[in-house]
Amino acid sequence: MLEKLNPQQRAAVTHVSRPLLVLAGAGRGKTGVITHKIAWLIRERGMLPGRITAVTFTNKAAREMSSRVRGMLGKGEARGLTISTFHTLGLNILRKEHAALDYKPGFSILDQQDGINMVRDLMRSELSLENDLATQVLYRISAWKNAGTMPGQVAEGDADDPVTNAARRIYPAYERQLHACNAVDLDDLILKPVVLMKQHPDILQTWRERIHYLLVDEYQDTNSAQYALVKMLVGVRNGLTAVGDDDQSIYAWRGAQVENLSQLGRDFPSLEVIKLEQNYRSVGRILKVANAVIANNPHEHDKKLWSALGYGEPIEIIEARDEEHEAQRIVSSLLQVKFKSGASYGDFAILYRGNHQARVFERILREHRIPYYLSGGLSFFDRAEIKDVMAYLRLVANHDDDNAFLRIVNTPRRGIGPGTLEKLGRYAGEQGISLFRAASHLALETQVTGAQLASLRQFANWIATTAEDVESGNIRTSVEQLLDQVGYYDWVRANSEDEQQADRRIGNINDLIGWLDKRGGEDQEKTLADRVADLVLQGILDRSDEDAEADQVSLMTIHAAKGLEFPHVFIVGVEEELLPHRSSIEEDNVEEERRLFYVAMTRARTSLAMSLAARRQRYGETVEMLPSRFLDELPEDDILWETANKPVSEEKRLSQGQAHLERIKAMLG
DNA sequence: GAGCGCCCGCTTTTT
DNA sequence: GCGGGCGCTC
Repeated sequence: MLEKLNPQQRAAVTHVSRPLLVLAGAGRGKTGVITHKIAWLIRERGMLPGRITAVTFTNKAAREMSSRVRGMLGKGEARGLTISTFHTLGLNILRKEHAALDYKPGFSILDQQDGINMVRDLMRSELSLENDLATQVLYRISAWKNAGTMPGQVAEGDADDPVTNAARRIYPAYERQLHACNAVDLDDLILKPVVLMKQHPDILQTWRERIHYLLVDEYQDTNSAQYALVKMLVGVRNGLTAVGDDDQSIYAWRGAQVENLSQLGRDFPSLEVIKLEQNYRSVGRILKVANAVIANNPHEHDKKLWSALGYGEPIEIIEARDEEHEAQRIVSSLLQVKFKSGASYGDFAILYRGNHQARVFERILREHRIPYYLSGGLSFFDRAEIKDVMAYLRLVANHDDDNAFLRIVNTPRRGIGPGTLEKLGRYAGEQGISLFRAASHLALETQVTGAQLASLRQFANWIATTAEDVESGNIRTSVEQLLDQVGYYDWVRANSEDEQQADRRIGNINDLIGWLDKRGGEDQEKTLADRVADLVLQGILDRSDEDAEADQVSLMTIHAAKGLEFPHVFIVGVEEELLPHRSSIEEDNVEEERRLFYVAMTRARTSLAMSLAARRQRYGETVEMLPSRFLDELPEDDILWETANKPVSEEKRLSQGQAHLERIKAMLG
């Protein structure tokens, strides 16, 4: 099992007596250490898989790790093993321990948009504050939660900007409202378990018994709350392996603390540190260039580097007139590489700073019938019909979810407007109950009458009946019946531009329901609430299950690409104010952008190219762009500028580009 | 109570 | 240049 590892990796895998930190640059087999270690603990040390937990930051990384481990072990050998994101681990803890926090089973998880809406409402109703700051206020609250700061602990004084002031006043109300709705937000999934275990040593003990060995990937990206959770779960047993790289810290904006790397040595005095120095991923030139760039950031130690792979081709830099031209040239270059090297589409990734950059690439790729996989971006869960159905599901699972109630109580239209809702809200407030329960209350008759009352009653009845159906029967049928009853399918048809759009939306809904149902196959005992929570954390309905094998070009942000690797990588939009991003320049945080650029470059195994456009559309107008400062940091000998400044007319250039693409495609057959 | 249209702010990055 | 919130009108 260990024969494929080098001595350093082998030491990291077999070191279990004390806590271990594995430090290494990109592509040096850190994740391999985790996967091998899990397999080794189970097979060689006889540890029960159920006692091992590994955490990562993204669902994709968790899935990838899980399949690698299961590939190493025999069938059934990994039963009970937990490999999940931090947030899913937190969710599992809350599912078991919700009672100790005075939460009811089936609690909802609010996504960011729900949270913003809640904050906006609170600012309006509770404090009659300007509510156009709701987004920023929630971000501030989120930062407090990530730092482990409770409502009562927010420091008075220092910052007195409007956002901080509003956030300080809203935070307690927001917490009360969440609790009243039997709901938590994403940050609570980490913070609440920490608080819980601090207050209840017995619960902490239970979890320490459950988790004998904890492995943490991308440790440099943990925030304070996540670190507190790790520290508590590990306790005195010392069963911890953390792997990280300070040069890949790219989540400071959401509270990640690189300092957690050095903090580990202080909190665990017996900590062992192992450094991995051989790169297994990239050819020498890519390593050299990436290290030359990252050397511009301050470092405590310079990293040694060496690659057993060849040196590789120069890094191509492609200049373009605008974003459309950029996409054309990238696609043309991609086809050339594919032709020359015999690579398949799945060997390519196009990486960018912001999701909006994907649009034009999608269009050009589609024009050329090149299959692509788009990661992130316009989330499936951002679609109106999906949010509506999710709200129905949430309310069925958790009758106290006022957010969900408000979204769908009048969707489709059933004559319940602001006036009625105000009365209902007032009544619910007086009684100290949720909107749904108020709607079912007999005494509501004193406030709401006539058609509105009947409408509310019927709505409440539908939800309640479905909740009963779901308990006893088939989820798919119950949900479909509910949507049919409330007239949701008809409403979608009536409100779509054309039949195609209507079909697509209903198809989306069917996908969602099918996904809920399929989960049933794996975990029969999972309740509707469990399944809905899983969906919220999934973020997007990932098609990766079905077509992970499909041969397609990957389109994703650099952030999303972390932890992945591709033979051929294109980094696009390498311009000032885009990479490094404008806001980072303003906040004087170019170092994190440089790390981001480093992460992007080190995704590549054999070939790397970058592109930049001279101008670009921004907010609907054309803006002149300048080459990124990072391009000046690349060693000259290793790069090849592909300028396109021949004095050719625009039309001619476009048609030439087109003809070029056609020729390549013809060659490819 | 519902529907339409204007206007604003927005683009970092994710669970 | 688009989506969402908000206000105006019927």
